[in-house]
Amino acid sequence: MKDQLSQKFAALADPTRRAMILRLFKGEASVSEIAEPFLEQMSLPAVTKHLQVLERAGLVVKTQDTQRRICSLNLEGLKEANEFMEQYRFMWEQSLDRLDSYLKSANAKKQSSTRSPTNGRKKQSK
Amino acid sequence: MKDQLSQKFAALADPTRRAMILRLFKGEASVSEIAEPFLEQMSLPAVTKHLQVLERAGLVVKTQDTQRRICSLNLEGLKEANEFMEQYRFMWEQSLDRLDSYLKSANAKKQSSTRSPTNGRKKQSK
DNA sequence: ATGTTATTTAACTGGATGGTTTAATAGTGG
DNA sequence: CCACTATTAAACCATCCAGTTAAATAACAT
Repeated sequence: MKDQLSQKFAALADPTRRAMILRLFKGEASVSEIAEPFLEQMSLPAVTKHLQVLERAGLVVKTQDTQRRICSLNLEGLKEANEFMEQYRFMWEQSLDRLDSYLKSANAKKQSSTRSPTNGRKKQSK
Repeated sequence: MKDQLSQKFAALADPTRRAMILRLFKGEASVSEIAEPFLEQMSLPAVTKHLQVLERAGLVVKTQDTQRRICSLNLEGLKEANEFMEQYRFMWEQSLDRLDSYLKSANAKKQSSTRSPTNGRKKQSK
C-alpha cells in the first residue's frame, strides 16, 4: 500500500476524479448524483470505483442516508495534498515572480525593472 | 496520452519523484547527482525513468552540459499543478478555518467564539 | 583507436489501474 | 414477502507503471 500523500496525488491524476471533487466543492451529493454527468462515458460501477479511490485517498468521505450514500469533501485531506507545494511556496513564488516579470518584459519588448508589483496570483491576506 | 494536468499529478504520486523535486528546489543537478541518494534502493535506469516522467509532465527540464545532463525545475509546470487547488483556495480556506476552529474548540473542550484568530497555516502576505 | 564516464534504450516482469458485465447486498414501500 | 431503488462486489481484461539486467550511445581523455 502506498503512502497517503502518494495516494492523494494518484487520486487527483484523473480528470473524472478531479471533476468529481470540483462537483463536491459545490456541496455534498449522493453517488448517483455524482455519477449522473459521467454515465454516458462509463458505467455506474466505474463511478463507484472512482469514488472508492477518492475515499481511500482521504479526499472524500461517505455517510449513509437511508439507501443513499452521501459523499462530501474531506478538506483536511485536500489540504495535506496541497501542503507539498505549500511547503515551498515562498521559494517558489519568488522564482515565479521573477519569471512573471521576465515574461512580461519579454512580451512588452522592453527591459523594465526586475520586479513587477501587479500580480493576480498573489493572495491577499484576508 | 493523458492530459497535462493528470500527468503532473501522476508524476507527483511517487515519493521518489517528490524527493527529486524537493532536491531540485535547492538548485539544478546532473542525473547522477540526483540519483546518488537513491542508488541503494534502485538502479540508475530506474532513476532515468523517474526523471523522464517528471520531464514529460513538464515539471523538470533537462539541458546538456558536455557529458552530463543538467536537470532543473520547471516552476511554471508546478504552478499549473497547484492551480487546481488554487482555483478553489478561497472557498476551501474558509471551510478549513471553520474546521480549524471547530477542532480547536473541541480539543479545548470549551465553546468559544466561532472564529479563532491564531492560525499557523494562514499565510502572511509577504 | 581505446577506454572511461554519464546517461539512455530495449526487453522483460509483476503488480496496479480503469474499464467492462453480471450478480449480490441493503434499505423502502407496498 | 415482493418489487424497486441505490450501491457495491466479483471476475475478468487490456493497458500502464516501476523496477530489473544487459546493451547501446555520447562525449571526453589518453
